[in-house]
Amino acid sequence: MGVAVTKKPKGTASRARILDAAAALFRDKGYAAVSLRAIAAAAGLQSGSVYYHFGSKEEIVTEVLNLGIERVHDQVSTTIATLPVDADAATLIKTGIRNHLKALFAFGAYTSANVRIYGQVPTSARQGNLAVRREYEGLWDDILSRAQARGGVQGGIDLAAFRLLLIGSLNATLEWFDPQRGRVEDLAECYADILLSGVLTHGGGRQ
Amino acid sequence: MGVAVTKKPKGTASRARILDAAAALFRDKGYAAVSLRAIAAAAGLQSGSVYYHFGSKEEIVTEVLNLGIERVHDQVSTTIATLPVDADAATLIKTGIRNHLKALFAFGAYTSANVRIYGQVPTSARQGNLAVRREYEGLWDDILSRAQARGGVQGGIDLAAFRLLLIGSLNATLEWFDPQRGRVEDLAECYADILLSGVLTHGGGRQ
DNA sequence: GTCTATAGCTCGATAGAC
DNA sequence: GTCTATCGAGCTATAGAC
Repeated sequence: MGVAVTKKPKGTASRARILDAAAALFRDKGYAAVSLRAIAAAAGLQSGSVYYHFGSKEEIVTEVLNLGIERVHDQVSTTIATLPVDADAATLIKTGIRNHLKALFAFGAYTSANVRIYGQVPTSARQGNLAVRREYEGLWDDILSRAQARGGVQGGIDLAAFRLLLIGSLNATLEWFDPQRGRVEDLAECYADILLSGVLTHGGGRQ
Repeated sequence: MGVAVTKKPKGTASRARILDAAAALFRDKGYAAVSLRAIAAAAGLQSGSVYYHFGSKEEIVTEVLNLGIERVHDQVSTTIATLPVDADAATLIKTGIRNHLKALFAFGAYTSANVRIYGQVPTSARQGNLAVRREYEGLWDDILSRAQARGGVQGGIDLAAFRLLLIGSLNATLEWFDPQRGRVEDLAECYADILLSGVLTHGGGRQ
């Protein structure tokens, strides 16, 4: 679970353990309920030692928030890039859904922490996360407008609203889906089917 | 905004103000970050006075959580009950979506607080909210199985998964939709269209 | 029903030894 | 790079006056 490993020489082992511990605790208890002493203990350190690696609790949470989105962004953009240039709308969107969900559960502590605590961290930490958020939204806007340009998405669909519906419903799976009890691929298939084709029988559709 | 008013003689004006203040603060900052002093101040009281009305901070948050769900449950079940007994699948689901969203934003402080802080309140408060949560899930299961029994919902759809997708995507609108800048009815129409019929053009559907 | 005052605790952050 | 020790602040909850 050493999720926070990067190539930057900056990253000592303790630093990564602090981030991993903080992400898991923030996910479980929220931002304010987690003390620096608790983070330090979970990382195997005394509280004073944490300040060698980070300037403040706020600095830790900012990095946790950013890693949570960057992991998902990388996974989705990488897999979309491997698709043939003429991939159809369903393939594009399905690939995005499957890999968003895969990354969500593969880096669960960071991604869950992001979804759960973003609204309650100090303003500066929220602002420090805005850029990567917008970048990820932009990635999805590209995917969806490519799908619509292929002619596979109905012209009347509001793509921004669909993106919000889609990402909102995918992120909400963090609250109930247990990857130990079901395959993420199956979840992705089920969600993609509903989002792409709806739930109505084919006669009773659009009114 | 006196949302917490009930008919119970128990409800003094101060008690309702405490609940309203607590709901708004919990929504904005999370559970642990909100002090009893802050709740008291927002309700126009000193912190000691709060303990005349509630035994603890935990007791306050439990009531906020329950009110958040009960308001939505009441709105949805009442409006579903006014439909003709032979209402079709699209009407049933659309009515549920519209009224869930309406209640979400009409009682915004309580419903947002519930969605945001449920995962981080003390265990006993979470357990005190479980019964009303399950009841609301049951209401939706009834709506969806009625719709499927009418023949309007595809047989292959996993109704439990659809309910989680649907409620997850609706609740996520609390994070971005501003009822001052758009009509909730329009949002409901847009979401219902996508969830009922999907986004693909009619040729490129199910594979 | 609301007030003031405070006990007992935990918090984020710092200082300085090793 | 990690430790111990601690400062000052803020927290929940209680006690007792009015």
